[in-house]
Amino acid sequence: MRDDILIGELQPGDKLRVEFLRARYAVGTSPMREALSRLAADGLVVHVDQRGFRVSAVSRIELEELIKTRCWLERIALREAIANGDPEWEEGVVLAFHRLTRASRSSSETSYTINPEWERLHRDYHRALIAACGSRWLQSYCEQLNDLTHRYRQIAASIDDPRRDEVDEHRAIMEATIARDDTRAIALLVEHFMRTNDIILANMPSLPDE
Amino acid sequence: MRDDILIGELQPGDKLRVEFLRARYAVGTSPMREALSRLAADGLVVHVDQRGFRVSAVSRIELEELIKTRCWLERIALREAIANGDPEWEEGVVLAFHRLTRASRSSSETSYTINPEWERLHRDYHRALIAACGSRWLQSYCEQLNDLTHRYRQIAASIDDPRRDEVDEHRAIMEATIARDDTRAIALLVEHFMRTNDIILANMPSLPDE
DNA sequence: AGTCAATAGAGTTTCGAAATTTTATCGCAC
DNA sequence: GTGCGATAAAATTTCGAAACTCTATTGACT
Repeated sequence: MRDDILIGELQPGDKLRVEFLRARYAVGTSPMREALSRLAADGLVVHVDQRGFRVSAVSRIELEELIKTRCWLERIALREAIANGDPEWEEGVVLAFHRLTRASRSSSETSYTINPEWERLHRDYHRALIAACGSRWLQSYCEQLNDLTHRYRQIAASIDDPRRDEVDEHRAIMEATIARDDTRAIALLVEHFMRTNDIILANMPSLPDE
Repeated sequence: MRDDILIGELQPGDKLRVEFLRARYAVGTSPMREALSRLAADGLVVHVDQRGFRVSAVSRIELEELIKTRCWLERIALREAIANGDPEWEEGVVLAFHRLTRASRSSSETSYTINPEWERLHRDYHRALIAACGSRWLQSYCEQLNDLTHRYRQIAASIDDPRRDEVDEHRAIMEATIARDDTRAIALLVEHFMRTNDIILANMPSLPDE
């Protein structure tokens, strides 16, 4: 269900009628309600008291706020990971990058189609980068922000083909990271986020301001 | 109920039997479950599948991780707030500080007793400081970390009297903040957190390592 | 005596219906 | 014709019981 919102099957602003979802996912009211509560905690849905759940709205303002926050937090996380990471962490980064290169961005050769496997590996890669940051909370925050921006990426991708060669970007980040060059790694990572932001905005001219 | 955990009425590690709580707060199973889910999302309780809810454990390692993360995030938040804050924000900070000085730390004159009013105002003060940071997420993260450390403060206070003159510390932070001296304000704020950390550790020698 | 399996008990989770609240429609007055 | 109020329908939330899972105790077997 989380995936259905991330993918965009359930669109921003949609009312989430419990009975409808109950049938769709074949569960009772209580588990459905709990799932919705969790998604609300993650910010993917909003819950107005006595007025049900809705998929969170999207806006240009919010996207920029998200990216900004993500840059702030990931900077710290990457810096700390580079400072404290042990060989095991290093191996995790290299491994996650390798796996990412083995998957193709698109499920289809001809047109762009979201490849869930790639998305999962991409997520794992970014998680591996900051795995040694020394703070579970910071990790979870970065992951949450990643999920929220992920939704924007998916929506933008469904409008226009966002294919770009991200492999080099990810390789450069990885190389600077395991070389313990924190200044360079952070600069590359932030640049990576900013470019993502620009591409999303370019592909979504219709995105409401707020 | 959140307060009961923060105050320490429900102690770390306690099993939270749904039926027991159902009676205590006079609600059904569904609302109770939802409340527990929310607290689990906030990190105050943990939920092991098919094994119910427990109040989150406390440890020295976790406290240090919390404080460390809090310093990282509040640094950014305060810096951004100082950079972007408008007069309205400034007034909010001054007002929150003033109200804090009007409340007494302890409910009792003779011995230290937690004063819920002071705790609330203290929370409001720290919230006001970073209200203009420009990121709702960063604000919510700071608030969450504050709640989690708040529990440690309460536990420590119940063991030993932690009375110290925090007014001056808060005043110094406020003055540097509204003077837009971000370097000084941040240094004072971080020092404030570190001192809190030291006092908690000093008052809780029995705190398990992990 | 120790270990393992089976059973009884406690506790968590789920289900579907009842109750409360919100929303939309219809009628009436101005 | 428009605005307001009441009624009816729809949706959310809550409740208590049933179903399922885990845990502790007891008994048998090695």
